[in-house]
Amino acid sequence: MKTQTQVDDQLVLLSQYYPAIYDQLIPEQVEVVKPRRRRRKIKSESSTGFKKRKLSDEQVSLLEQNFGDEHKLESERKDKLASELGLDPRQVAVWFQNRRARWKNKQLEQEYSKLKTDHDSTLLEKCRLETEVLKLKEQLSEAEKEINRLAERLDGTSSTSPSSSFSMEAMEPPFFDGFGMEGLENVFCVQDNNYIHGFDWLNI
DNA sequence: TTTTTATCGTCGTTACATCA
DNA sequence: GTGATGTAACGACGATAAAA
Repeated sequence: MKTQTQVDDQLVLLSQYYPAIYDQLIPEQVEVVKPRRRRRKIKSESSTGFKKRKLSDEQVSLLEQNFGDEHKLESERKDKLASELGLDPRQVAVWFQNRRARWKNKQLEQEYSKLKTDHDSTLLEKCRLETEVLKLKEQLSEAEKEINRLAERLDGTSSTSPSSSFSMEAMEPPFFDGFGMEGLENVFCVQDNNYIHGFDWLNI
C-alpha cells in the first residue's frame, strides 16, 4: 500500500523525467498545483550513522555572540565560525537562518503587544470621552430647562418690550437639534465641575 | 543583451529531542 | 505513553551577481 507521500514523490519524478507521459496521465488540469516535494524520513542512527545533534552550550554561546554582532553571515565568517565550533559550515548557516527566524518572531511578538497596549489605552480614552459627552449632554439639558424657566418668567413680567422678549426659535438648530453634539466637542469642552449656570453661557 | 549558473536569503514545513 | 514545545534541518522559491 503506497502512502500519499510516496505517490506524490513518484508523480514529481514522473513530471520531471517523463513530462509527456505525466501530461497524459494528468490531462487538462487547468492549474497544476506543483506538489511540494516531501522530505525523506531520516533513517535511524543505526542504519545511517546520522543523529540529529543538539548543539552544545559552548557552541550555542559562541553562535549567539556572533549573532549579536551581526545577524547576517558572510561566507568567510561562516567558515571561520564553523572551524572554531567544529561544525559543518552548512550547520552554521542553518543555525543563523533559524536564529534570524526566531529573532523576527520575537520582534513581531513585541510589536504586537505594543500595538495591543496602544489599542487598549485608546479604547479606554474613547470610553472616557463618551462618558464625558453624556455628562455634558445632561448639563446642556439642565441649562435648557433653566432657560425655559427664565424665559417664561420674563414673558410674564415684561410683555411690552420687544427687545426684551426671548424667542426660543432663535435658538433652533443646530443648537437644540436633539442636543446633537457633533462638531461641538471642542466648543463645550470644559473641565469637570466647571458648570456654566443660567444665562452665563450667553455671555460667552 | 540575454541566458545560465551559483549562492544566499526567507518562508513554511518536517523530524527529532526533551520535558511535563 | 503521550502531547506540547523547541530546534536542527530541509525544500521551494526569489533576488542577485558573475560567467557564458
